[in-house]
Amino acid sequence: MDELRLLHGNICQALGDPKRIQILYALHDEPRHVSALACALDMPQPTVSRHLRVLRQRAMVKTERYGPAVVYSITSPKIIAILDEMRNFLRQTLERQSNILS
Amino acid sequence: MDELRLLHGNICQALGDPKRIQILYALHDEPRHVSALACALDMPQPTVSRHLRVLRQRAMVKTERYGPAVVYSITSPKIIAILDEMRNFLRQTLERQSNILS
DNA sequence: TCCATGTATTCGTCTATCCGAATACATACA
DNA sequence: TGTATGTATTCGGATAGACGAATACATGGA
Repeated sequence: MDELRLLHGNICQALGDPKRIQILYALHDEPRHVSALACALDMPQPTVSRHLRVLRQRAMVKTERYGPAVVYSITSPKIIAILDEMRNFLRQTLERQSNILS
Repeated sequence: MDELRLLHGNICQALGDPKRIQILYALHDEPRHVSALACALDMPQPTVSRHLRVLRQRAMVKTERYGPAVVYSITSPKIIAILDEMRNFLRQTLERQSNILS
């Protein structure tokens, strides 16, 4: 199996969790530190931290430390553009058939 | 949790398996029936069939029957465009840092 | 109807992922 | 150095996903 394909799949897999998508959109809206994210998205702090680690390992988000707080932000808006295109693809699909996944 | 976001994650998750990415690219190259896919990609036929089911449930591939054989094809080239953009994103990332995921 | 071809599903098992709870770690400041 | 604040990790259990092997199902023709 080609390594590039493995990484390719890894990127997609990281996007496979709805919470991580939610986090990416929230960070695109504006960079935040972990607790602020946890509060805004109504998730426990460790959960947010774990998801952020996954995104960071794939270089989708980057960090900057301000004292004890760590501010996360989107590495590149391109990932959001890709997510938006997926959403459009999904919408088109739903228009054609409303029984997707059911 | 928003249902659209769940579906959004579901689409991404379906792309999260390298073999499914491989299958999508192969079908984009040209439509094939299951056995031809299995042979070309060197996977057992049940494995290919299972992955195709996942892609079909998400409307990424469609089928047409010719006798006992079932020919699968890409529903829309858009999904390939999205995969290509991901690949580009991945390449850019690898240029910046070569230790991704390590 | 029986058989050949091709496809889909089931079963059992293994692995990966996710979560809550608890806790360890890091930083800044008194 | 001790404490407060904020972040990351570990642990155990539950759940989902993927695989090989075997088998069931579907179609068309003899």
